Amino acid sequence: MTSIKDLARHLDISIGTVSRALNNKTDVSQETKSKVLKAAAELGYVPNQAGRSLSKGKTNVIGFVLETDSEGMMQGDLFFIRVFDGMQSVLTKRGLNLVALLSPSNVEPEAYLQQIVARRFTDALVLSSIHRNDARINFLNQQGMPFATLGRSLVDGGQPWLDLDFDGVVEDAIARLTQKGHRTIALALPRNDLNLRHIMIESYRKNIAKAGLQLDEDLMIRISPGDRAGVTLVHQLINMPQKPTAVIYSDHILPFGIYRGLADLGLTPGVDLSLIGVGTRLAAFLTPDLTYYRFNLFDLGVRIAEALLTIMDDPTAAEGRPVVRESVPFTFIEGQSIADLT
Amino acid sequence: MTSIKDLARHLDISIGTVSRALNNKTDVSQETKSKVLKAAAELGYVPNQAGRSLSKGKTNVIGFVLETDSEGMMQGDLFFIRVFDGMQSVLTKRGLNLVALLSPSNVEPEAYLQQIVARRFTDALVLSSIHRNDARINFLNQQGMPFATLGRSLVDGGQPWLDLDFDGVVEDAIARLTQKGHRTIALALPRNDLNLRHIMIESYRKNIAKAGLQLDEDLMIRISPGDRAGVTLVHQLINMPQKPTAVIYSDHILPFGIYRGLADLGLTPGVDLSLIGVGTRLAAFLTPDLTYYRFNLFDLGVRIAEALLTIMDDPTAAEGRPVVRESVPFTFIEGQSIADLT
DNA sequence: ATCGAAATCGTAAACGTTTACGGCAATCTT
DNA sequence: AAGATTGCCGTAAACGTTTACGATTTCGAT
Repeated sequence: MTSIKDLARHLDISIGTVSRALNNKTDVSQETKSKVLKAAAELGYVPNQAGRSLSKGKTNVIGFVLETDSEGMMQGDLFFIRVFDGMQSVLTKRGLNLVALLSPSNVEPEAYLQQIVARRFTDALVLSSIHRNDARINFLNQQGMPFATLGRSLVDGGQPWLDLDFDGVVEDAIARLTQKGHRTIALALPRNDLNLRHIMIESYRKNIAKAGLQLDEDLMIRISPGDRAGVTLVHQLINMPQKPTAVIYSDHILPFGIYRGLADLGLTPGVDLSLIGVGTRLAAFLTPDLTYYRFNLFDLGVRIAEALLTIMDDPTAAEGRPVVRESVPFTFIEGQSIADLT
Repeated sequence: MTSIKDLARHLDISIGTVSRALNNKTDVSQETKSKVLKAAAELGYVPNQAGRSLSKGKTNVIGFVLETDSEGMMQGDLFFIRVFDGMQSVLTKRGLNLVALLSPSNVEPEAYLQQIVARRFTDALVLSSIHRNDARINFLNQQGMPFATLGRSLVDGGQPWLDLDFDGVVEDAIARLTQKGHRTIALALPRNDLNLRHIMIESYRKNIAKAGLQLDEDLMIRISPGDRAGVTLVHQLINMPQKPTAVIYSDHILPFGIYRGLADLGLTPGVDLSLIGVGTRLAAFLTPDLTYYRFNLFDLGVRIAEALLTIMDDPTAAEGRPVVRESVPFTFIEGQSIADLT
């Protein structure tokens, strides 16, 4: 590998000048600048990260922290790539490297995060799978590691966050369902303890009341673990005293299980049970067509990266600083999975 | 952050001794070792990666290089997490950090790889999405970067590789199909230029001949891009002069499209068209049950990591050194997607 | 008591980069 | 023309760690 020292010797100028030339600093003539750039290209010089990190105290690496749940994170799988790509598209322009980090399944996520922070492996982090009381937020704050979160939490770390508008999903879903005559609407809740679950519960309570319906706590069902969650859910719903006519969910895999569960009983989605929830492109494969909400995940990545950059550029951490905190909107995809009961 | 210097001052011993104590070297008494360890724990000392990298010339980081195809890599999505987890489970035991790297969609994968290698961001790499003539292999070899590949290539870099046994999948599938009386068997090929496609073609040719069937090149169909690949494929198959009774594939999403395409035409999988190929747990949601092959991806990650470690531990790159090069076996999952025509 | 070996530790250089500081020459000011 | 300014560059310290080398002490053996 050719180092800056080799470059300096080759050009017979000092190391300092080479460094300034490469970084396009002032205090170096235009002529030497171009000479240095030319030589650097010829010798295939690329700055060594470790050296630069040590000197600047910055690593130029941003970490995207993923969590695996006990299910092996099938849920997050399809989200990850798109968001990552979006983030990277803005970070590379700034010379920042994005890496995905995944806590080993045999290690506590908090312990893993501590390692990363302590060795100063990254300049900043983006956290996903945010919990209602996420201990990581305060931890990162007190460690002085800039970060943003995909999802909001009850604990406020002053960090920028972006959230998928699940609140709006539930609201819109209940509105659509009640308009089509549904009166007994179930809510399928994620099994893990993400804040998402509480957001859905609150939105459900609010909008059920708003629709003038009677709130039945039993209609909020936490889906069971495992691949057969959807199938199990169908059996649960079918056997309830007052059978729900519709179910709202946030898990994009769940409808596959529900379709399967219904098929096993000779029932038809959109007729015997209505479904609406969050979906990905996978939804296009269901018959009859699934009615669902979808999010622009690439855009989500772009925006969270931009939000992260603003707080990194302004390390003063001004108290009153406006910080990005938004729910990104969904788009509604019309299908045939909702029965019209009117 | 507390550095090794702080530790040394706090204990009133030299920096060098502290370092040797922390790294459990000889030449330091058991007594000071424990004193240092204790103080390190108290002060929350964690070695700085940049400093260590600079000194040792090693980063302790292993990169898992993912490729996105034009489809946004839905194909690889579900594979990624499991393999990553498997790799990490063995690498963390060695104090190595695993990160996932994804070339930006607006940057050439080769250029991205060059950056990573040139700045010595990682100690070693694992490449996925291997092409038939993968230029990255020779590049990494000449750069002296240790690596392993998930998938084999025509170009031999002497690196360890692990491959899903697609050859065996096609062989087994043809055997099962012909045993059930199928005579016109289509092969759905991946659209991208992965070596996988050629492996499937070769296995198909060989085993069609072995079964005493007439080879019809038209039966090897490259699936179209986009989400509706399966649907399109059904239409292609239906409209062929001699309609295939079965189709073999390697894309775990494809059967969803095929089921959908058949449903749209009022046809039934396993009756009007038989399917068999590679599947993931998603397959469990299809009705009627899909007949498929599945791989243990966590185990794949474990084994590729172990293979990588062996060549990293033995940097002499002995010519005759035995190197891991295996196809990992599949397990067969019986379903109802194959019609018995006998 | 002397010698050699072993155990233990400190010193300092090295890894590759950035940057504050000072020096020098050329140019500008009056 | 003297002084002030500017442009350009070299020097050297600093970042945090590892490690070769040498120095000192201890200990057992003769």
